[in-house]
Amino acid sequence: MIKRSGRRRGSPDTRDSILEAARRLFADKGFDATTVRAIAADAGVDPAMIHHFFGTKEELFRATIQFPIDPTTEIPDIVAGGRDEVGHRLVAAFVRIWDSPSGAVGASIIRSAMSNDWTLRLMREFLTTQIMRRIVAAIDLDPAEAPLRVSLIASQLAGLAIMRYIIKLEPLASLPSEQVVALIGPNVQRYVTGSLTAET
Amino acid sequence: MIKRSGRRRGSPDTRDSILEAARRLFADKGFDATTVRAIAADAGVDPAMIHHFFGTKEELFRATIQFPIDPTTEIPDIVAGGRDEVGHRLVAAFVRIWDSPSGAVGASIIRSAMSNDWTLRLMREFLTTQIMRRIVAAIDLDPAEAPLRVSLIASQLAGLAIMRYIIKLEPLASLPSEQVVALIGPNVQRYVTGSLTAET
DNA sequence: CCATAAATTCAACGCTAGTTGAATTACTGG
DNA sequence: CCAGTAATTCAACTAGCGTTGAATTTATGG
Repeated sequence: MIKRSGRRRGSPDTRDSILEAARRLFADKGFDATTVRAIAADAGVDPAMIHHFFGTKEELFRATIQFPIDPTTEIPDIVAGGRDEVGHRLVAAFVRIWDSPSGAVGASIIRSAMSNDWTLRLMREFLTTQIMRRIVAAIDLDPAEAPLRVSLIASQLAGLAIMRYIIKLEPLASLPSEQVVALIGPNVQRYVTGSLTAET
Repeated sequence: MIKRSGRRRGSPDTRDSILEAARRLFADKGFDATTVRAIAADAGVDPAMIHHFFGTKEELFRATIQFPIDPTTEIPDIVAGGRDEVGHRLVAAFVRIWDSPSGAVGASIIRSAMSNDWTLRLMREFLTTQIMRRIVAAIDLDPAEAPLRVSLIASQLAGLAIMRYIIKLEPLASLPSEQVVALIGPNVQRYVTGSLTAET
């Protein structure tokens, strides 16, 4: 009844239902635990449609994790305002992304990477080529120290993601985002600007 | 040829090969991605033996994660020596466990919990009933603040585990344990004794 | 030495997974 | 209006999973 935009190439909108369902399920269960049939059911579509539009399950997964964050809008916000509050802004941006629909992408990758070889490689590449490079560029760090500092930042942020968004450990999971920033920001800040040798 | 201890009940030593193989594989791939058949192959045993000795795959998993840390020896070490170095000792103990063969248990649980419902529940229970309670008891915290502080500590330690032992992000993965303690200890310390409201 | 019970092997069941190919329907450009 | 192409449906295949039960070997206690 409802007339869809009827393009010849590029596909109509069941393609989008599939992508949407896949994003939701991958974020919720990870790559391996999510079945093509479940995605099809959730999208109200025959499993064969998935292969018609996306080919293999792996290709579908890759299609769902096209990073929907525009770095040109996000990164400058983090740098702007001085180096000694970068930690706060990093955590703030991180929490903002994870609380938004785009957080599903992160959840997908983390969940999948824990028990799947190629998604782990994908995550490591993603971390080192995308995130690491951007953080280093954003806050200009001593190149000699940068990898270690970024490792440490990543450890705190990954732990935050897991405890708050995946394990949902209370009270951290229900904490307002500003409080999360206030509590964890300073520690991230220490990894950004703190000494790497002598600590108190 | 070699004579094994021949008890009637309790089983001889293929049982141990199975446990060993299971521990290794579960730690490496997680619960779902590890197949009973792979464990059997790795142990050089028929798959049916696994059910003979352990029943279901789930029961085998539970058998592999019987926590081999004696809390009575580990916990006191953490408390002893004053409250303002608890962070260091917590990280030190954490890294010591993860660098030891017992680290496989943690890896098993984390890997499995990311894409499996009941192992996630198992991990959450483990965190709240075992770890949390012990930490609270060890460092005596204000009961009102304890859950939040432990959440924050858990977030940093979980992130450390994932980046260092699972993702193996460099240079964090190859850092000597003393350096890890020196770098991350102070931040954990902040979660133990730092203010929860106003931060610099 | 023999009966008994555990250890081990083997083959198979039932199920679900990803994937495929052919048949059918719907739609659009000419 | 009519091809032709994309979208959709349907049924099936293959492979691997956890699990089972019966058959067979091994070894020990009496």
